[in-house]
This record gives sequence, C-alpha cells and structure tokens, in this order.
Amino acid sequence: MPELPEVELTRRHLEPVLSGAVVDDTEVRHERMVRRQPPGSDFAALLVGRRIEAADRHGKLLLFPLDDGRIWVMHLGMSGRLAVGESDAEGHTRVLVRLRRRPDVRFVDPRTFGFTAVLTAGELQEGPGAHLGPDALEALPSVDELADVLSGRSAPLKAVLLDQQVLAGLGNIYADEVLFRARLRPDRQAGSLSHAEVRALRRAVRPVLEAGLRYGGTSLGDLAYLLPDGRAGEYLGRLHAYGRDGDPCRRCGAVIRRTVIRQRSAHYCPECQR
DNA sequence: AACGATCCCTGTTGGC
DNA sequence: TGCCAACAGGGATCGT
Repeated sequence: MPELPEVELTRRHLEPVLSGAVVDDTEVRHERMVRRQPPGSDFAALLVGRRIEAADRHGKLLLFPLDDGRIWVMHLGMSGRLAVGESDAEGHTRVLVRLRRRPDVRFVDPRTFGFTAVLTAGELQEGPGAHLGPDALEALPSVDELADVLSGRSAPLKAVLLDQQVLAGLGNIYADEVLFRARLRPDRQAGSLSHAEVRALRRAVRPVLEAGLRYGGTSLGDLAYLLPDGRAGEYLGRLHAYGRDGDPCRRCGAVIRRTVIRQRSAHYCPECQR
C-alpha cells in the first residue's frame, strides 16, 4: 500500500525525472482519475506546456509545483503507483504524461482510488490539503502537542492515527506497526494515554517510517505498490503486526491477533501491547 | 464537533 | 476444478 514511506520513495524516484521537465502531452485514459479539479478547469490544458519545478510530498500527497504557480497534485490511493521507463504493456495506465526529452510517466491504478489534479495554491488549501495535519516524518509534533490532540478523544487510538489531520502519512499498515513499537493496543481510547504512553507513541513513529524507507517500502501481492522502476519493496517480511494474525509475535512469541476497528483491520500482540 | 458507517473500485482470495 | 461472494482499503460524505 502506498503510505508515507512508499510515497516518499516514489517522490525520490520521480524527482530527477520531473524536476525541470516540460510536459509535452497528457493522455487521461480514465476520467475518474482526474478529481478535485474545480469545475470548468481542464487538467490537460493546465499541465501541457508547463515546466515542473520540483517534487514535494505532504503526507501521502505528491506535489509537483509548476512554473505558472499552480501545483500538479497526485494521490496514489490504495493501488496507485507512478511508473517510469516501463512499457505500457501492463495495463491499468490511467493517466499518461509525456515529457520533453525525458521518459514517459504513467499513473497506474487498478482500483482507481487515487486521483490527480492541477490546482492553484488556494484550491489545494481548500481541497485535498484541507485536512492534512503535520507530516509524520518531516514535522512530527512534540509530545506535548500530541498529548493535546489526543486528550479528550474517545475514538480508538488506531482510528486517530489514521486521521490525516492528526498526523499526515500513516495508513493501515504503518499505524499497526507504530502501535506495536509503542506497545499500545489499537483499541485503546486515544484520550486515555498517559504522558509516558504518548511519548512512547511519538518515539515509535520515526523509526517505523524510516525502516519502511530503508527496506524499499511494503509491497503486498501483485497489485499493491511497486517502486516506480517496477521493483517490489522488502519491508513486508519485516512487519511485526500487520497481516501477521495467527503468527508468533517476533518479540514475545504470543499469537498476533486481528480485530476490526472502524471497518478496517487492526493487528496487535495481546501480550506486548497494553 | 467528534464519531462511526457507507460508498467508491477491482484483483485476489476463500468457501462450497 | 470452477464459480462467485467476500474482502482489501484512503478518504469523501452523511447521519447521529
């Protein structure tokens, strides 16, 4: 799944390709992929002819500033990826972007939960950026700030970690891993954490995300996340909680459990996590 | 305002 | 073995 580490790895791959590139042509093959575009504004018309200035990221959102001040925005959803330098044979290419003297960039997304748009800074702020809190890697809040946000919230901790307004970038996999590392059960009421537990939670975020980055991200099966060059990430085999229900905890040997929180799976060790 | 459920979509998986 | 329903999930939206 593309969560913060996978999106950041994508950004790093795309940066040398996109930075300074001029868009010659775009092909929107699946209209649903162009969303959150203000009525009347034309994605292709806004992108063609523009020079891309940089490759940035906020949470799971990819941001490519253009030379006219607008921003080419992309969210990979759950099955999306940006492919560079591959043939078009694999299918599911939803949006194709042709660059001057650079390889084609293809937005591939079988399930079409991702989207792309070209927006002004204001439109970004009002739209896809409206509910994005601090980036979980680049702008991790202090313990006190985090304690403030969590206090008074009755929702399960796992649900709050998935709330992009609280922390931008965590998804289902890395939220489970962060909770394992922090030794906190996903169904704990967010507001019930002691100061020491909030500290443990905060301290778990960066190492988990950095491990994901180090091992090339988490690739599940065939259609979930590959790097832009087509390689699979290797973090799946190093996960402690996510998807390991029925398997022994890597720390204590107890059987990892799976439960459902907010219609989403959550995995935890009943011994290590309290 | 916070919370929880539902919906979108399609490849994969599991049960019969 | 083959078919089909259930499942997976990020985020918008809606009802409470």
